[in-house]
Amino acid sequence: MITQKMKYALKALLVLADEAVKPAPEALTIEAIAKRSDSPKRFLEHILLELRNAQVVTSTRGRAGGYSLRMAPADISISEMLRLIDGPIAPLACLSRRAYQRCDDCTDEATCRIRKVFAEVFWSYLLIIDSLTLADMLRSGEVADQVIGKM
Amino acid sequence: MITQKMKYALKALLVLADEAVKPAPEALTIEAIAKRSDSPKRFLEHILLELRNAQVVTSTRGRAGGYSLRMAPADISISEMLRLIDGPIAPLACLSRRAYQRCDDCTDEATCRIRKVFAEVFWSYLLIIDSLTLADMLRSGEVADQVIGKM
DNA sequence: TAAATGTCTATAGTTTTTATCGTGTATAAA
DNA sequence: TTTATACACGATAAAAACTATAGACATTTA
Repeated sequence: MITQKMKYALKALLVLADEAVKPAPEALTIEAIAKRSDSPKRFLEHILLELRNAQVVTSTRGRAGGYSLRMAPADISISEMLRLIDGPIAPLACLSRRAYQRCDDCTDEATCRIRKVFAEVFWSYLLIIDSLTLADMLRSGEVADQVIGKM
Repeated sequence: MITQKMKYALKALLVLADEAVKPAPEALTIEAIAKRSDSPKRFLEHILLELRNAQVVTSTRGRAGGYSLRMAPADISISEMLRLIDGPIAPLACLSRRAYQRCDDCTDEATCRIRKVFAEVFWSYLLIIDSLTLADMLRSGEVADQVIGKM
């Protein structure tokens, strides 16, 4: 399950992306983003700060300040946002490349049957999620419609 | 990330499965399973109880009592175990069939862009994980080896 | 300089995770 | 029938993660 924080982050990014495609895009204040995304303002503040530190959005201070996208939606990877906000996406720490951690009790990683089976799953999962960007969320998503229909 | 509890559950199931294929399988006590799987005994107790209530394992009380697999490894689905121990595996509650919950702030599920993109990912993910069973973990896992090699 | 706005650190309530403990119940052997 | 062994089940609790909120400060522009 993705966290509420991640939902707020994605909603905020969608608000910023929607603004970015307008003829005369303006920087949006935290307050405005909070309102449009229906997120708690003071919480969103922290989220936007993280996105800013990750170079995903830019901010300008003072009067008429606010936030706007820094990267093109097609360059904002969903999996990167997940890693940034929710932490590692690997099912096991010992399968994460960036947040690798050996299991305390692990005697032999190479033969661990739990690791093996989840490596298999994770590999396929990464292939999919690593290919998704904010741009895919902006499109109306015909594929997703079909998927939901099947479920 | 799967929880520590789920790791213990899988380890315990592997211990029970390894016992089940022996020429003269015996019921294993919680203590024995805890030792072989390197899990905290009193915690494992609750996990085994859940597995028992889910008809995955059987238990016999009293002297010479203990636990053993009730289902064949090929019939023990990894994703079902995940659902049992860790809860819903859908990335969003509104995408879970068994633990469906509408988002508090959701105005229109059909057009929610977050839901759509994760539905797409989840659909593919389910396809993979739903096909895996404990039997796949028992096999040495040549496919997984290749996967890990690529990572 | 005043008003608007972002920055940053601290704090705190709630929930989830990860256990542990005590006691009760069932079984089989002595 | 007693006793040893083992599972059953509910209560409790420490630690971590999640979800915020608050206050003080810095920056910009009118």
